[in-house]
Amino acid sequence: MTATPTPRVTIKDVAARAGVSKGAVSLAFNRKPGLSEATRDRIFRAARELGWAPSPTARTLAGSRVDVVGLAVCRPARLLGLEPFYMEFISGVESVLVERSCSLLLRLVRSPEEEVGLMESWWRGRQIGGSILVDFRAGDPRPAVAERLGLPAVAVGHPSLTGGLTSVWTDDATAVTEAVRYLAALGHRRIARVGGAAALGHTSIRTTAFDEAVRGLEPAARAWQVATDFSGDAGARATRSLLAAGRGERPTAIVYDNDIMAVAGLSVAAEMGLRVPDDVSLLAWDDSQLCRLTHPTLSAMSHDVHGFGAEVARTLFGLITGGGPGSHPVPTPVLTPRGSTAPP
Amino acid sequence: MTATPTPRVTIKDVAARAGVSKGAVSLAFNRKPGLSEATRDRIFRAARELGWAPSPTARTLAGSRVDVVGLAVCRPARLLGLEPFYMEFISGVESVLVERSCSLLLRLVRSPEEEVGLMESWWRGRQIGGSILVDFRAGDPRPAVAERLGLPAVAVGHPSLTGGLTSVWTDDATAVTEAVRYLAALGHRRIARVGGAAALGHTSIRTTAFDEAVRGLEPAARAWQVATDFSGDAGARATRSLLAAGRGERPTAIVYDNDIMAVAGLSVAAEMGLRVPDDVSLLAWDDSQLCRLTHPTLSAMSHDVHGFGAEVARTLFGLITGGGPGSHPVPTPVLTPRGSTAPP
DNA sequence: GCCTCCTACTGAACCGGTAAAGTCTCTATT
DNA sequence: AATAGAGACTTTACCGGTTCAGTAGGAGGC
Repeated sequence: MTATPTPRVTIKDVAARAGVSKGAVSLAFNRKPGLSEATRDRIFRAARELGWAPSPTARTLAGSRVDVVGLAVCRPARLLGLEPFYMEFISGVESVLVERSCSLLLRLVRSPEEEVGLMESWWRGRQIGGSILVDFRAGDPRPAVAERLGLPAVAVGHPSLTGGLTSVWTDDATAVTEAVRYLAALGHRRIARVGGAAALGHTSIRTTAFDEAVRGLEPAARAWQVATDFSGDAGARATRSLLAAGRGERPTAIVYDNDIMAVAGLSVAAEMGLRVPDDVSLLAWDDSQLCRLTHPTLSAMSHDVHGFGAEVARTLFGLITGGGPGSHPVPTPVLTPRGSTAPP
Repeated sequence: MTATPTPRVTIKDVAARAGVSKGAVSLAFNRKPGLSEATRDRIFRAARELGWAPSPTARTLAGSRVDVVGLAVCRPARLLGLEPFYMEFISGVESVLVERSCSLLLRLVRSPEEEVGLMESWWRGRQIGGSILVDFRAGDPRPAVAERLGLPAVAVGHPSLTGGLTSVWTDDATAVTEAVRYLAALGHRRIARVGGAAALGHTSIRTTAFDEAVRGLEPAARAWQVATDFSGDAGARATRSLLAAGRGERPTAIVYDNDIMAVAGLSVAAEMGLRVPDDVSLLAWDDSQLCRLTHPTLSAMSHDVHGFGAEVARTLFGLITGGGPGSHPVPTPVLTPRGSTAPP
């Protein structure tokens, strides 16, 4: 991209107008001591009159802060568009960034390797001051890379997955347990779960928790679990195969790992002539607006995704400004019963 | 954000290792003439061995390109999360940016004024090399601002809305007409439309086109149009009030301005005991995966949103690299009939 | 009245590149 | 043999800030 001949106003112009040196202007704008109130005022007035603001680029180069945080997301584009989660997460992150006049550098990547490379080049090129890492897998390479680079990074995921990185996480295990208990309390004994991508760490946490929760029930409950790719199509396929069995054989309740798959499940049930919730109960996850737009409405494990994103951003700032590492749980998803769940 | 003591490798190190001057390295990496093949090779080898890549920040400051494209989106966060459109659009944009190793700077803003301010500060601070502008309104201030700043900008919207900016657009009027013709051909004579935000330019284009399309039909067709905020809730409310009238009075077909509202409409119909498509036909817009996940599946005006985003990015690059302004229509949305439309 | 210490500010170096002008060497021309 | 010109680099001056070592001037101490 080529430059355009826009007449730029720089720190030098401001300094000249205020009758001081560049250095003084810099001191003023960084709220550092060593200037009299009068001079400070004069500088700010001059800046205001000229409509000047320090150039982030020059600031970065000069070795101070970098007002950008990175976020790479590694999921197929088509799925992302549908996952209400991400946009809402991003908007939560943004809400905090804006207060600090920071920006979000977003990139969709196709593989974890690409993401690692991107982080490295972003960081080494001083493009970002810190990064948000999502979708952890077992043996994820990113904690080691962040460590090696000294890149301030906040991991979204359970501490057991994020290898010592500062993390922000929801207690998926407890949430899954709660979901199962709720269905069990309604009287369900054959409970299935349509999970997300098997490779993702939080999926396996949920899988394990589901297994245990169901095993702990009396009278002996039976569990089915299916892994998908989070897409509606996969959710539909999984539901279809779960419900294909005969009346006394198939599950009477299904828990989904996101909203889209639950919506798909709802439509599969209808297509198979099964009534929800009379013949089968469905329970969604995340609880975007979508859950209230179906008929029947979808019961869901709800989540303040926006707040989640905000907390992640706040944690990242804490880290960047010298805070120590830590583990930040955010509230466990909470059950919101609606029309898609009932006794079997 | 504070700097960290990472040992950085700079152009100087590469120059030293290759036994040349900084200038030579710069020439090599910018593919400029004036270097022998041998030297060029030596430089690239040295760079590779040191794992060096030019710092975008320094490049920007030195006055050449800016490898970042800005996108500000002005819609409530909660809605954005649900609009499959944006994430898919963004992923399309990204797909082109990546090829040019460009990044996307994303910001959610709360008002058009904030967006204008942001563009100005991004551009003046050399944070972006160009910008993508979406959601045009009547009398939108952005074309004038882009013009004044000399900011390369691509507008997403019909040329009549985008005040002389280079624009990429779909022919909404034709698509609306086609939608109406299709429904009319099925035999519908009472056709309603649940539109998007009235303030947006493309909404009024669709509104006008709808009016005309319906007026042109014989025997005299009747039209209802409602404006919403694109949210599912609003779509549900609109549908409810449209369908509240008696059997012979209410519309027999409803066209929606996005997917979410159509899904909401579907559930309202069910809740009111109306069968789709027997009692009422529904037609969605944009056609995300969502339309295939409902029961019945939703007929829709389909759109290659990903490709749309890609075309926008390509157009922006054209503009930045000196291309003249222009108007780039992308294919008109095309009707995809599914299970939600039938003769009345 | 001299020395010291502060305060308020200046000047210059530097961040990591780009770009334009300058230098040196070698070949081709007359 | 002298000269011009091209090719291959190097030198140097920025870009727009930050930072740090100075320094001028005034207050305070003795």
